[in-house]
Amino acid sequence: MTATPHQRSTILEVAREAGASKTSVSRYFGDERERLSPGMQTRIATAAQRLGYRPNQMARSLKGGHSRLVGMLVADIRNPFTVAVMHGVEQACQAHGYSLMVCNTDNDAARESALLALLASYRVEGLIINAAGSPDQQLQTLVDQGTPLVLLDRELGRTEASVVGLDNALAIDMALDHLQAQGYRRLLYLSEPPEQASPRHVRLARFQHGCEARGLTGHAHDQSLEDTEALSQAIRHFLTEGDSGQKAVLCANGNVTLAATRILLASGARLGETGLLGIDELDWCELVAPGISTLAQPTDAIGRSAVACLMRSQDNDATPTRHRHAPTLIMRGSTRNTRP
Amino acid sequence: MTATPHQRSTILEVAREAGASKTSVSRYFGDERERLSPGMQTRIATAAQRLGYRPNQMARSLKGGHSRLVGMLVADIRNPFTVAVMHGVEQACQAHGYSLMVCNTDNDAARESALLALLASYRVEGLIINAAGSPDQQLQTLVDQGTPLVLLDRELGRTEASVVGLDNALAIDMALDHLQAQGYRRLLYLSEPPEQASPRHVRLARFQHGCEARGLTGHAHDQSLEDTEALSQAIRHFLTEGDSGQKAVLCANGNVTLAATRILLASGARLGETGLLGIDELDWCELVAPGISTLAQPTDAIGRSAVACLMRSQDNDATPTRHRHAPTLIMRGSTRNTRP
DNA sequence: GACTAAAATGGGAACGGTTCCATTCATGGT
DNA sequence: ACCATGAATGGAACCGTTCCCATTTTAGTC
Repeated sequence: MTATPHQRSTILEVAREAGASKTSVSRYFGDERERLSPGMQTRIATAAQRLGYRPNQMARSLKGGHSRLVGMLVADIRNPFTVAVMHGVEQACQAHGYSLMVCNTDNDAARESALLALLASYRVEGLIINAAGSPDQQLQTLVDQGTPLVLLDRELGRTEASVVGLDNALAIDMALDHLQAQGYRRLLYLSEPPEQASPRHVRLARFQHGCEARGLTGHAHDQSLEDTEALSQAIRHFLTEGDSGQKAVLCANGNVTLAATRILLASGARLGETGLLGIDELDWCELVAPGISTLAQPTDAIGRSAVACLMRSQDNDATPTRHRHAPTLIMRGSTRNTRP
Repeated sequence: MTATPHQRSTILEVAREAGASKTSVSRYFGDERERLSPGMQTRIATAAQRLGYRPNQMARSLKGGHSRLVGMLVADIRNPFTVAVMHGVEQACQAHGYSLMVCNTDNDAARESALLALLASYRVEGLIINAAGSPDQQLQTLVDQGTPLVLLDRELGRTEASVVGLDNALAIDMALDHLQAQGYRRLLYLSEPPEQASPRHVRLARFQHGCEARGLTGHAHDQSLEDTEALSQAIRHFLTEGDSGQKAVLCANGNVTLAATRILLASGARLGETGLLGIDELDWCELVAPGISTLAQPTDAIGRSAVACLMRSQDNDATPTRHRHAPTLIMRGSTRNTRP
C-alpha cells in the first residue's frame, strides 16, 4: 500500500478547500494580500499549507507576461572571471526577485545562436551576454521585441544595448604606469584571438599608443591558448630577443595569465626579474613563486551593475548606458623588479 | 518616425499568415512536423520566418506539463569543483533538450529553502542539489510531488533520491596508499565543517580505520576556512608536534587545499618534505612550487551522470541509484618525498 | 466512379493562473 | 429610512499553447 504521490495542487483546489474563489487565492499569493479580510487570509493560508500549494510560475508568466527570469549567456562557464561576475549577477537577481537561467556556449557560435533562441522562448525579461560570436542580427531582433540587453565587455555595432565591463583604457594605462615605474622597458601584451572586436581594439590601441608616449617598446601577440607550442615560442622569442632592457609580460585575462605563467616557469624565467602582470585576479596568484601581480576586476560590482542596467531599461526605455569599472592593482613579486 | 517594435507574434498570427490552423503550426513546431504535407510545411516555415515567431515556452509548459527545465542548487557557485560539475550538467542537459536554472545559496540555509521553493514553482522536471542545509522535509515533499532528485555528494536520510559523487572510500584509500608508499607516516586530514553528514563520516571513518590498518598515525581536523588563524595554528601544531616521522597533509577539497597551501608556504614548509595531497584538481596545482599532488575528480562525468539519473528516473520511476566515481591520482612534487 | 482506409487539417476545450468588472454587504451622512 | 461609498468577494474572459476529436482531402481498390 504505497502512499499515493498526491498531485501538485492547483489554485482551484486551494480555493475549494478554503471555501473561497480562485480570485481570492490569487490575490493572496499575488501582491494584494492586504485587500483580503483577516479571516479569509488565514483560511487560505491553512488550506494552502495543508495542500502544499505553490503557484505555478509558468501559468503566472503566461497570463501576466512576467517570466521573472533573467538569462545569461556565457562563452566559458569555467572561466573564473565569468563565474565571479555570474555570482554578482545572481545575487542582484535574487535581490530583485528574479531568477537566473545560465547558458554556456563553450565558445561555439552555433550553440550560441540556439541558446539565444531558447532564452527568448522562455521570454526572459533581460539578457546578459558574455560571448563572442553573437550574431548581431539576432540580438537586434531580441531588442526590437523588447528584451533589455546588457553586453559584458563587448560592444555591439549599431545595436542599442548597454555595455558593462572593465574600463579598458584605464586598465592598460594603470598597467603601463606600473610596469614603467618598476623599470620595465620592453613589454609583451598577450591576448586571446576571439576577443571581441571593440574592447580588443581599445586595449591594443591604448597599449601601442601608451608605450610610445612613455618611450617603451611594446609588442602585442594574439594567440589561441590551444596552441601551447606557438605561444611558448612567442614568449621564448620575446625573452631572448633584443637588448638588455628589462622585460615584462602583460596578460589580457586570467586564462592567458595561467598559460603564460606555465610557460615562463617552464622556461626557467625568474618572475620579477622578468615582469608579469595579469588582468583578472585569481585565487592562486599569491601562491606562485614571488606572487603574481594583477589588475583585479570588481567582478561582483560588474555583475550587479549589469542587472541594474536591465532593471532600469525595463522601467523607462532609457537609452543604453555604458559602465566602465576601474580595476585595482594588486602588486606582488612578479612586478617587483629585482634590478630596476 | 520610429519603427514600431513589432510585438512578439503568436501561433495564431503565424497560422493566419500561413493560411493554416494553429493546430498545424503547433504540429510544425512540435515533433509532428512530418505529419504535415510538404506544401504546408514550407508555408508555415516562411510565415514563421517573416514574423520572427518563436513558440512561447511558458505556454507550452503550462499545457503540456513539460517545463524542459532542470534546476541546480549549489552552495557555492565560486567553487571550481562546483563549476566543473555544472559544466558537465549543462552539457548533458543541452544534449537532452533541457535548460538549466542555476541557483546559488552562498551557504545560506534560509536562501536554500527559498530557492528550492522557487525552483519548484517553475516546475523543474529534475533537481540537482549540491548544498548543505537542505531541509529533508522540503526535499521529501518535492519527491512526493514527482520531481526527480539527484544529490551531489550528499546522502539524504530516508529520502528516495539518487546520489552521485566521488567514491569516498576509494579516494581515501588511494590517498593513504599513495602517502604511505611515499614514506609519510603521520597524516593530518583537513576538512571543512559544513560537510554533509554522510560522506563526511564515510571519509573520516575510512581515514581513521585506514591509518590504523596501515600503521600510520592519523589526525583529523575540521575547520571553517573563515578562521584562518585557527587553521594556521592547527597546521603549525601538526608540523612541530611529535617525533621524526614524515608528515603529510591531506585536504578534503579544493578550498581546503588552497587555504592549507597558503599556510604551509607562509610557515616556510617545503612541499614534498612535508607532504601535501589535495582532493580536487585545480588549474594552479602544477604551478605552485614543486607542484601539488591531487586526486582529481571526474567532474564532467559526475555532472553527466547526475543528469542521466534524472532522465532515467522520470522514465520509469526506477528506484534511486548510487553512482560513485573513482578519482585519478595526479602525482606532483608535493608528495615526492625527499627523504623517504 | 463508388467506397474505404489513410492522410492531412481544423475546431475547441483545457492547462493554471491574473485581472477586469460586477455583485454583495456593512457603513455613515443627511 | 435612503442612497452614496467603499471594502470584500466572486464570475468569467483571456494569456499562448497542446491535444483530442471531427472533418475534409487524397489515394487505393474493385
